Amino acid sequence: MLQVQFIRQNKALVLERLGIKNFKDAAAVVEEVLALDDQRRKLTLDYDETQAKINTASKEIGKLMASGNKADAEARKQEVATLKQALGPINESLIATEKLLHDTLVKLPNLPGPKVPAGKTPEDNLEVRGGGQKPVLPGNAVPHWDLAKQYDLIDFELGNKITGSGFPVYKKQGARLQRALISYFLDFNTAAGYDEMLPPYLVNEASAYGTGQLPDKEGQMYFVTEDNFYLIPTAEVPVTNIYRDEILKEADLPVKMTAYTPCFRREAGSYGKDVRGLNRLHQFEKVELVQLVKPEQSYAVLEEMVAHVEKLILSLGLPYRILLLCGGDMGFASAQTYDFEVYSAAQDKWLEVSSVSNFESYQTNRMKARYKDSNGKNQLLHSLNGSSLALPRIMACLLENNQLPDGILLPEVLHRYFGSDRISNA
RNA sequence: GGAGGAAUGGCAGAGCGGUCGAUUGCGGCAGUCUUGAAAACUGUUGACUGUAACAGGUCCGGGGGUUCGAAUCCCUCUUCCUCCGCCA
Repeated sequence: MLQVQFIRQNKALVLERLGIKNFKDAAAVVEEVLALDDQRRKLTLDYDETQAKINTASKEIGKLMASGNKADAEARKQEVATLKQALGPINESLIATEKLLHDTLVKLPNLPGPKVPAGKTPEDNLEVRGGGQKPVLPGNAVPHWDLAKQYDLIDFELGNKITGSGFPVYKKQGARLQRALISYFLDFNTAAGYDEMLPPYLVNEASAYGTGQLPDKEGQMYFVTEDNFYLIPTAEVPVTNIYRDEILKEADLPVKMTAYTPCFRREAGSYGKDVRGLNRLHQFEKVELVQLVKPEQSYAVLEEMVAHVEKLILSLGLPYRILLLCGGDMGFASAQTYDFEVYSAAQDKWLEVSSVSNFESYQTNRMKARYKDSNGKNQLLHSLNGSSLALPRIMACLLENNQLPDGILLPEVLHRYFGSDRISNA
């Protein structure tokens, strides 16, 4: 969430930036925040002064009792009793105000960074660059769900039986290809200095709150009612929360982590379009990157992460493009986001396979993830994350773009992980 | 799942209901010494809030209670440890 102090000191800027994000009611919410903050500070002062009087009196009572001056002690006790009566209501409205302020504050999305283009829909996103060659497929080329059947790689119906739609069963060469991709991605990331992590797949409420999934997007996550755990929608949640309530030394920075996890998403309301085959699933595999860095470095690191993911996609030989998301299409917590899309040749479609974002201090403010700077002051870190990569759509493209009459040729980097240079029925 | 024990500052570890935000050691930081380092010595060293700066307020796992006053007493939750049971 945003810092109240920042809003107080930069009201005009905040309103302007919220406009770029197409956040409605910006003025009203900001005014409410400022009014509540004002009230909070007044009540705090009142509370502190009363409490200070009580503390002083209590200490005096102790001394009076010690010196045997019972009468005076009793008088002071009466005084404290009166003060405490006044304190009760003050305390109650202070707590209520703080809660209201917090609840209002979390309604505000992160401010888009300076490079973010204005706009409302995906059409307003800015294509930054692209690469790779779109393949020329033969006339009888088929989409990946047919290839999956032809080579017995994925069984969607079987997943329906075991769980429900959107939970495919990968089989044989299909299962092996998933494992190969996971291993390759992790190795690629660790070679670039990321530490490999394997976090829990279920998180508590505080963690879901820390990265911004709560209170906004609870409908998107699976929830285990018996134990109040959420199934993670991305590794970002458990991995970033490793540093919740931590204060790091400057020497520990930057923190670079990578993790493979399955991701669980309810995808409520997205039936029908674009859900065929691997395009949209309730459970999918993903390798994620997370960095925690000093504020002044976060935008440089964002570009570095984009370049890293780009290198990975290039190594797979897939045609891709990089989009700088406009204000209206960005996530709630993000300050700047690049999306990666790869071209799925048989479907003739661009599929999103990675999203790399700088959250600045929006997440770390919620999580209280800080570092001690060279002046010995604690400062909020900046958090970033990005996929490298989401597997299903990568797999869809690999299958479709590389299909041959009698097999599917895999990119060279995967050969050693997959144990063969191609998928075939041989 | 059953029976006990514990939770204090980065770590270890003290703490009769009042002067304890907390003894001490280690670690960290700064300095003295040294060509440099180590050792030794000296000083310094929690977080949040608040102020122009002081002051003030809050925090000894979380929540609640008793009391003029709680790290210290009571209730409760959570987590950890030991033993038993079960188990990949």
